[in-house]
Amino acid sequence: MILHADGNSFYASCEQIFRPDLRGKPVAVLSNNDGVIIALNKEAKATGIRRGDPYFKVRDICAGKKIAVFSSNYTLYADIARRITSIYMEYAPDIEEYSIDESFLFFDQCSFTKQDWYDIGRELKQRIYKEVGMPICVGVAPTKTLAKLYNKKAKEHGGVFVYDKDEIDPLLEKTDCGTIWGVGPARAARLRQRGIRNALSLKHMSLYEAKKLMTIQGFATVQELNGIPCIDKIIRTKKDVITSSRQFSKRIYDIPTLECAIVQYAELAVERLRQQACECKAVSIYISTCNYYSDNPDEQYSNGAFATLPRMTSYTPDIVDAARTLLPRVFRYGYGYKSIMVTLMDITPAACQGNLWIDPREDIKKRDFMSSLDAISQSYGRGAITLAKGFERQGWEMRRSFLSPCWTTRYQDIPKVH
DNA sequence: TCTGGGGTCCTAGGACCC
DNA sequence: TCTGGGGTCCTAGGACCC
Repeated sequence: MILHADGNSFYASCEQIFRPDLRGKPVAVLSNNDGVIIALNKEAKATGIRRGDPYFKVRDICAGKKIAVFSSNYTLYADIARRITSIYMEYAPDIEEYSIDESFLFFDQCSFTKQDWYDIGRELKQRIYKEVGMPICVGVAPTKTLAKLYNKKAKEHGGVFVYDKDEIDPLLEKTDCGTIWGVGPARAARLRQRGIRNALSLKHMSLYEAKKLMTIQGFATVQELNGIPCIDKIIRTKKDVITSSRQFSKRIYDIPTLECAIVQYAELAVERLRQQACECKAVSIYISTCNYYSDNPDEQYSNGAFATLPRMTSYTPDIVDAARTLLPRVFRYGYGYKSIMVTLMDITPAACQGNLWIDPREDIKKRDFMSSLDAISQSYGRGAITLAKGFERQGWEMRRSFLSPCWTTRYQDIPKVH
């Protein structure tokens, strides 16, 4: 059996943890630039506001209904997610962190009764609420697709819901196809054309037809609805691409401002590349005037460009320069740009040697520098570290066999030890 | 009427997820 | 005036090769 645990209105609940006075009151969280609503708790949903609503359109309603509105704080949410995961790990030997607020827990033994699963689920729910302050729901079923479905239905069952083979078909019959994991709006529409509306008919669909209609993924979904595990645990050690993008609140008409943004978001992307101890071989940028309504199509323009780097690297200046150099190739005057995107591609784990060089003009005390080394080894894994007065560059120079190269030319970039 | 066949690699685009 | 920011997987089709 697989246990699926999911934080309720995760972002909104995170904010409530630090504002106990908001318990039971409506809470909403906004995207970057306070553009749209990305999370709502149950009380906020009841006011009629929906996820994805532009904030400027519903600002008055929010004020009128006394909804507490927050700008998003992803660092906080990630920290809370970490604490929750550490509790999950006490329960299951094997965990898949599917997203920031969702995990699959895989259990070894299968001798548990239905009641045992309810006990485990309820205990888990209580502990997470008591120790972290996050309300969660739990679904238990033989496959990931069914576990997610049971989780969704758990809200009407006190927060914990366990599979029962005698109850599954009536449950599926009451479930719309589109709510099944892996069936989005497009596939739901195609299924409807074939007269398949509820999840029970989807379960009984022929595998041949499922594959023809919804690719191999649809095949897997149908198998999973029949209780046959088909979607493996995903073990991810690195991302395939790293994207850093933003929609601006104002239109940008000139190259320098756009270039500033490209540099900034390229730096963010490289930061994440290093965090996963990887290097990349290519970078691309994309700029767009994309607007959502009432715009003259003649004013729309978007373009992207791609560059292969001379070598595998995680060296910020090289990657940032490459991204910046692409800009003149895609920029056209006369357009007001609304969004940019920087993507790092061809990512592979780094296993080469790196040098860290400190500019001598910064006059760093050797003792301070040594204490930073501890932090570096914690971040980048073990390796032999040598510290010496640099010969070639006349500064402090550190050589070590990095698991990943840590390139920097500024002392303040080095993580500090407290 | 007639057009070789079999393979790989790469890319764009669609669909999905949170 | 103001509409998010990440990701993944699959497939078709073109380029290229022998």
